[in-house]
Amino acid sequence: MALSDRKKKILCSVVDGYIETANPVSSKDIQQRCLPDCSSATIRNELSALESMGYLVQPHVSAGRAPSAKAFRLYVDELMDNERLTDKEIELINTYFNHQIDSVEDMVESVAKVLTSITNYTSVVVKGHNNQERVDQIRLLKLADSALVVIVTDSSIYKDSFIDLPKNIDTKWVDRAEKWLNKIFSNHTFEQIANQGNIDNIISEDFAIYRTICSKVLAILIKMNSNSKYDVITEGADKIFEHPEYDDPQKAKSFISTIEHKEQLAELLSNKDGLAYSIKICEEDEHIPSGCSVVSASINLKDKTVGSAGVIGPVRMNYKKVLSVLDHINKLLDDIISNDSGDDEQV
Amino acid sequence: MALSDRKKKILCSVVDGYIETANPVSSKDIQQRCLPDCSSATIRNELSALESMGYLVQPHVSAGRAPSAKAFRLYVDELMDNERLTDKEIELINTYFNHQIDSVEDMVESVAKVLTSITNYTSVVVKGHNNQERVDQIRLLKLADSALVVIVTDSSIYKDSFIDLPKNIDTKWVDRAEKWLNKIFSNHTFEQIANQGNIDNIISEDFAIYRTICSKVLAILIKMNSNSKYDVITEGADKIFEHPEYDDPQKAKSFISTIEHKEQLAELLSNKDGLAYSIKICEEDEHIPSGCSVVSASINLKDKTVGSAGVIGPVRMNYKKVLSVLDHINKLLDDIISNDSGDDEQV
DNA sequence: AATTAGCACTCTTACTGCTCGATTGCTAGC
DNA sequence: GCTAGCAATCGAGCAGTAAGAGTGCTAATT
Repeated sequence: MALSDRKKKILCSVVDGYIETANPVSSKDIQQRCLPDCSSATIRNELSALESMGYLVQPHVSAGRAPSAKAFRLYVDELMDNERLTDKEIELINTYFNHQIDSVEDMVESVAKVLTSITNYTSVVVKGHNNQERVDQIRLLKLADSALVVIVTDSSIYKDSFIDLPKNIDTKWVDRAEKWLNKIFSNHTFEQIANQGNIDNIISEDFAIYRTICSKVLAILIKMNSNSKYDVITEGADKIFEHPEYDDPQKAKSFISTIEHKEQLAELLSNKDGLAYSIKICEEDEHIPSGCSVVSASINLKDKTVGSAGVIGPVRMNYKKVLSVLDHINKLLDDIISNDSGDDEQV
Repeated sequence: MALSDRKKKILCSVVDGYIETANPVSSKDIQQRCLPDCSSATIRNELSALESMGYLVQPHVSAGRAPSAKAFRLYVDELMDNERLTDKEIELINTYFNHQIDSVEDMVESVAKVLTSITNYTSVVVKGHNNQERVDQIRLLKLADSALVVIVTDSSIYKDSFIDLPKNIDTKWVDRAEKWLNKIFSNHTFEQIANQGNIDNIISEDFAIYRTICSKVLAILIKMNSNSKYDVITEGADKIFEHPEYDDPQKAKSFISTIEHKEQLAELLSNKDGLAYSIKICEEDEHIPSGCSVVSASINLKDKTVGSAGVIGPVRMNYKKVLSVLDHINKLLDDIISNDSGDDEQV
């Protein structure tokens, strides 16, 4: 059943008011806020209707109305208007990107910091691992009896894996092994490599001496395809205490636990339908995070998605503001990348 | 003024009782706990004396006594006896180290997890960076127009820095540069290199073509000498809510803020006088973390200090238990390292 | 001189009852 | 369909009370 324009206006006003004050909104508040030509009694009738439709809840009989999760959902999908950032805010955001950004880590950290400082919510940034990432080259750096494996992809560089080498091997051998690795793995996506599965499907009998090293690298690549755990960072966990819904230690604990579980957090930030933005509103009784909302956007560098960034906080979140900030950051990153292209290829 | 044996016994009992129950301890409690042959009135007299000496505080007139920071200090330094871990606890600790540990990161993570799970406090692990670390070799891995700089030291491997290379340089040039870098920097400690300061002191005019690359690497090494920020991990931040002193949202916020500031946290864990263990007890009114205690131990692999690990929590902390756990973990790491020496040289 | 029993005193906590203010739902009339 | 007016409901805050915990002090005892 579609809502009348007046109902929409009232509902929107309840949500805005509730976001602003954290208190249930009364019929009188709404009258003053957006409907001075209606009496409070009329508004009360509308509120009562909205409540029975499931959009509003009343903590007790002599309190105003608070929006339900359903109302927030409608609000973010249809009712909410845009908010422009103030000049001051834009300036503050810019200062965070003024310094030389010389790695993805740097960028990720700046995004996390600016998000939390402007929005006043805990920020979360998930680095990368779109499984469509394509291996560009694989390099081996020999060190004593082991080698550092460096995997260069079309959007990133991974350099956290070591493998053992056979004893008393010389540099030439390593160079040849490197060649083979590139022959086998270059120009394939992580997903393709992982799905290929067994090493026997990949390397023929002839090259048996490189078989061991290839299978070790394959194991690393397969792990990369599934792993995202170590690429989640959060910033501003303490911001949660600024919001009265987390005055209750139980709630606060549950929130802090949620952001400690990085894998689940990455899951929450993920955006499977490929939209630019994702807004998740979780009701109290759902399984993972009790009464949180998560607003996130994918982060793009040169038209490639390298991760996502967002905030996690109370359902009573200032969605407008958060979306504006995410939008601005994405535009800013675009500018930074296109302005000094070339020598930051490692990003 | 030295305390009589009975005063010590009473003080110890107050601390133990307070650690156990989180409530002020009464004269009657102490009588039952450790002095059944004294009357509660006698104990009251002693308590009164201990209070005027600054060891005890009384929240209000009809409450028992709680230990002051001074009392905790004396307790950990002199009064406390040892606690043996239960078989169950030892078994639980062992399970955390059962799997293959194939990097320092892995080890650090396991230590953090086991610490928080056994002690029920938030754990903190700081990786490395003892400034006496000695550069073993420096490697350059050429990638397009930049190179990954890998620094191998006597206790670790660093591989998170990139430098730009001059355009259209070939591999030979990079190899020669690498040789020069090793000639200049190998066998020096981070501290020595950082103190040498200017590049002019290090490289003579003759090798001016490698001057730029050397000074870039020098900048990285200097940064390493000062930087410890990214090597701090925490686990179990939510544990703080298990302790009643953090029921107050203000306190909880302050705690969460403290563990968000990784640099300061590293500072707190640091152990400058070179002792195996360090116990810091911070009074409410001190500057950094309000009302926290930090218990930490240095982590040694093959007689080299590679970092420190500990817990942070309320001043009313179970110091005995924490120390036992730290001790056990250190012994366990010793065993692990000496059992499979050799092929984990990258650790 | 140290210890103890006894008692008065103080302070916290929990509960109760009360009032005031906010807000609603309902009804009757416009 | 809208509105004015009114009774009803509930929470927040405050004062008062009673119970309980634990102390400090004093005088008597060892």
